Amino acid sequence: MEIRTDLYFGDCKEELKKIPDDSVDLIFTSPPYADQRKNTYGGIPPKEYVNWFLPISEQLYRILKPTGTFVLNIKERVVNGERSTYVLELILEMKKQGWLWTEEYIWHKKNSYPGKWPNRFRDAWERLLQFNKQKKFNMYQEEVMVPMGDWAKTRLKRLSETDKKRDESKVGSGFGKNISNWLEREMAYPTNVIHLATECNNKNHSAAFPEGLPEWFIKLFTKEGDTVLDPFMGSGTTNIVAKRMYRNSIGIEIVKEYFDMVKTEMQPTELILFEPNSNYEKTEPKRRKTIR
Amino acid sequence: MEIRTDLYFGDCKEELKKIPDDSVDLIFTSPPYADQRKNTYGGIPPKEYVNWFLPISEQLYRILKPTGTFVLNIKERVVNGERSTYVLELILEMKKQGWLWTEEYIWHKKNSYPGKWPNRFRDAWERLLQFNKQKKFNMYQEEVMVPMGDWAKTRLKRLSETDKKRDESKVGSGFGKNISNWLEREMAYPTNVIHLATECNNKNHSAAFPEGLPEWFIKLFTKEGDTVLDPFMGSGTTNIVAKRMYRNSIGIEIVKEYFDMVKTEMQPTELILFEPNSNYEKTEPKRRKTIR
DNA sequence: GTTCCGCATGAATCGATAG
DNA sequence: ACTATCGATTCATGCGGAA
Repeated sequence: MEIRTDLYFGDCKEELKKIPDDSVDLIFTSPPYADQRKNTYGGIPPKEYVNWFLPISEQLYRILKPTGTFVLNIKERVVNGERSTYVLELILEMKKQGWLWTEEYIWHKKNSYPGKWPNRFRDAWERLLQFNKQKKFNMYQEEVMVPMGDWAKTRLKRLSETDKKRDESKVGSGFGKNISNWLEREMAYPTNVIHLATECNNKNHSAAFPEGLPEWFIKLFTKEGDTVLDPFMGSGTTNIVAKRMYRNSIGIEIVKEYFDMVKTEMQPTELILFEPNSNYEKTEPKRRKTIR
Repeated sequence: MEIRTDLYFGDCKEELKKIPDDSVDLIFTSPPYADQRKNTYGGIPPKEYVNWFLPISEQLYRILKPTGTFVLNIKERVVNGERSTYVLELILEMKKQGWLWTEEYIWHKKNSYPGKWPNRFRDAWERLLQFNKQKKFNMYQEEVMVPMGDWAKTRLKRLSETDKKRDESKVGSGFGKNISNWLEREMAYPTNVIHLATECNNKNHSAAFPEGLPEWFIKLFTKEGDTVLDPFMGSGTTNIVAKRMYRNSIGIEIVKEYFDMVKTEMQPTELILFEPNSNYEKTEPKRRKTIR
């Protein structure tokens, strides 16, 4: 199975139009927050945020498969000592576009950004809003199961019971098989609170989220060979993880520096670039360029 | 200093009118969630929830001191496979009443309700919405400082260093004093994510939240002698904790059974009851009844 | 007095069945 | 078609009784 990574350079509002209807299984993205990262994205003022985002979410709705899921990582910033309301308004407006607001996951950032203010504590969580087109969508819950709370204690207890009943289990592979049976029982489904530390990125570009975040949702909402889209690619975390997990992926990035960085980082398999400034712009209508 | 606990029996929408302007330092409450607790409360349909709550929040605004804080514990329920939006709408409407939406704390419930569904995981968090009347309000951050994350490790490391430098510290009280010094240095400010397990109700009445929850916010937003209000008293957790922490408190409860239960549980100091069905209704305009 | 084990119990949600 | 009720699912916690 050949895995493709398609990278588009440009404004996602326009680039998304090139992607066919009902073709993506998971959209996972973290758009530039209002007034943040001005140097790279131009910072959308909180007041204009909803109107800026709605044309994009409209395209995303068109592109997503009916069984697909859209996960939006976002958090409202503080303006004048108050939390902005653009995220609340965005949810209400997206529902008018037809989106179902299925769930809100919490990403608990264990090592949150340091700082001290007289009127608030450090912000240690972000929203992960799950939107769908239908009530029925693909979800592979077994893929993200976690050890139970008192896992070690219970497991040891049960194992000792097993030993009492079955002496033959201690012989070779029988024992191992037994353990795996118990292990299965000692796993539980997770909750809608996700614990992950923000990665201290060792490289020169900082990612908005750790790899574990897209990884969790890619496991949960797609299977191998499916297609993942990140319309605000940034440093490409979503696409890098998707590729590693044998998912096709599409990334769109408006900042040339980021786009080139990801282009360089993505290695073999099939990397497909859509660059408007390519030399072949006039001769090839789709400006396709394949790198192996 | 005499600490008072005032208990009102009746609908808080009406009872709140008896409380004077700018007289409360902290409002901490957890109203009945939409369509929840039908057996005890009426169970407000999601569609009507905002309109049901707004007259109450209007009264709360009047009653709260300008330097005070309103903490609202709430979570939207799932309707038809989708999260309801009444909490989002409520925030937007309360802002029109003049409330500032200062912050949203997350209560992470470690032991969430079990269950398995094809489209979602267990819900393990609730909102704690902080509202204020002014940008400047009372906040006592030092009161809720917590041991640092790797507290044990760091403490041991530092102590051993100390031991190397000071042998005399091992003598009697000097050692203890030393430890307390280190302990102070190992404290850090918390974040806006609060970890607490829901109490399994040990008694015959179940509380909606554990005592640790109001305790944390009472520490953070009030000092001794201040006044705390819970307009949906329920089993009286907020008031019981307030009293224990030497805060005056007001509780309002519409369910007679709960009201009587709290009345019985609250022991000495000054407990003041406002019961419309009292025998003294006609002779005493304020129907005041004091129990010592 | 401990520690350990068994058990009931939740601010839940879905799907099926019944009126 | 729309609402109301009920059973099934599931797991951290604290209680009580036992060793």
